[in-house]
Amino acid sequence: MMKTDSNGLPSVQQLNGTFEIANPCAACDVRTRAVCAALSNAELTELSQHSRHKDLSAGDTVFFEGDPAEAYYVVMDGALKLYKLLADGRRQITGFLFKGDFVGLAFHTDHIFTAEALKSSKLCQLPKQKFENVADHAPQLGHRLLTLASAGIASAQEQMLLLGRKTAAERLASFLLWLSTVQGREAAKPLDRISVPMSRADMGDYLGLTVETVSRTVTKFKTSGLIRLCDHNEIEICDRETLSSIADGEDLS
Amino acid sequence: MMKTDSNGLPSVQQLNGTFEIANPCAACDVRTRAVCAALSNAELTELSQHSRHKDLSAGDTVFFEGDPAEAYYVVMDGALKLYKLLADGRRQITGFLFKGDFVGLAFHTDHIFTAEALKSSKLCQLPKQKFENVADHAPQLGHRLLTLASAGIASAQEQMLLLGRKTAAERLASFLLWLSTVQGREAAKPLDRISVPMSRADMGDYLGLTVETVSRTVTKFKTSGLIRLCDHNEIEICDRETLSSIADGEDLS
DNA sequence: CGTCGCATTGACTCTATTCAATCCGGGTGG
DNA sequence: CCACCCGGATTGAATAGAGTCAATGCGACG
Repeated sequence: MMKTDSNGLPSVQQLNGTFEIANPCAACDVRTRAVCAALSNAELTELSQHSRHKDLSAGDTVFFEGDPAEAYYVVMDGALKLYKLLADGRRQITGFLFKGDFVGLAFHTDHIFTAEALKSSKLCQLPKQKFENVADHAPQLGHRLLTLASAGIASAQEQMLLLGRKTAAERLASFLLWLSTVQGREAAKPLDRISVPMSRADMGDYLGLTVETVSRTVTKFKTSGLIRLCDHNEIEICDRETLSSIADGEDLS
Repeated sequence: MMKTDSNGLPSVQQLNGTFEIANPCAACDVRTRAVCAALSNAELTELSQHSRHKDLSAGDTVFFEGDPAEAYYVVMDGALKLYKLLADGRRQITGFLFKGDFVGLAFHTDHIFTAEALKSSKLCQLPKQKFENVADHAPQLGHRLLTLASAGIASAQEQMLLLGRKTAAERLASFLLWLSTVQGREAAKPLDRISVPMSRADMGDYLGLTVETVSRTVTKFKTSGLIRLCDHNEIEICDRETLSSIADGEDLS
């Protein structure tokens, strides 16, 4: 019954001592960090039979605010923005999602935000009902979802502090450091050179500022030597210390 | 083994056909609406053996941001505010809790906000470990917690929209309507006369405004006939329609 | 009756917004 | 290859909405 990979690489199908033939999840890039990490191979197989991968281009919408919620998603690659709109078009981005992130907390029947790709991305779509069936029989998963939700609330509260009480400079500094942390997840340490897949307008709508204010503040940071703008929408953090004290509202200069 | 009430009232200990001697939860005022609603009587008995009631006066602190988290709480009566501080004292209130609300999402080891009583209140304190033990064996409870967390994220996103994109008038209108909804929970319909247990400063720190701006905006609403200030920190909503359209950013007058 | 804390009101300031004019880089088509 | 275009980014000047500072009002309480 042994099956060897034709290319000689250790077969991902041999994980866990059992053969998981035709289980696409076993080879999944974000398997260990996504919600799925909480699932046994059997549950994963069960779920994977209903999962579908979706490829998105920059600007593609996954679902709109108000749409009936029909699925959960795991971001396999790329980046998304989540946002809410007011009647007159004012927009608030409530979060950015990256590789490994989960979309599915915070809605029951209808979506309460729009989800849109910032760049070409790949999602794993899990039908609502199927996922909930699995979740109901996998306490591990329930536990993990609760942990994720808990972290979500914590970061939402941090964002409230930012939006309600921080200055433009403090907001931008907080944002850059957050991006650095997020992008350093895989390396398990903050990155000094971060890629910024969102536009200035997106940053503004996330930070409760206008494009112009974001741009001006970026320029100020650049002039002060705190950051450096590189090609391809990358920013290098040059003075993390000062940036941190600004972000925490300790530095009034 | 029969035990009759000395005062002759129908004994709450006789609920559910079994004798729940010394189960204070059975008589609990918020039993049906709090997290506890998800627990069976047996689980409730188990948990209640470790629960402790705490009486608070206005201004009393339940725990501080940064303190190690040692317990979960259910608000049995009264009202709390949750807030975060910046180094220089700027404050953001991230939520108000009322009768039936649960404190315990959004922290794992340390508290990420301070919890303080707005007026004299009564809490039910559930030791962290005990509660989690029960939760681990009661999928119903896990499910309920997830629902609560989900609702928490949803309202946090709504608050981000408010803080990031709404004007002072829109914020206040949203707040008043929210208070109306919350206080109408028991009656299952929004109340027109609401009690406002928090100070103008608290409202400001919740809405990302200063005391003065809150006060001015309240006056403006009063002058426009949208609300009426009554005695004892009560406010009457006179024109819910207009207030709603302002809250949703539809009305620019 | 006086005091204390909170709320209100007024006058002025300032931060971020608005409106408007470039600037810049990448892609397209001649 | 280069001129042109287009969307996003930057910069400037003027404005407005909320903040700050300060005085006064008001009600509860001792």
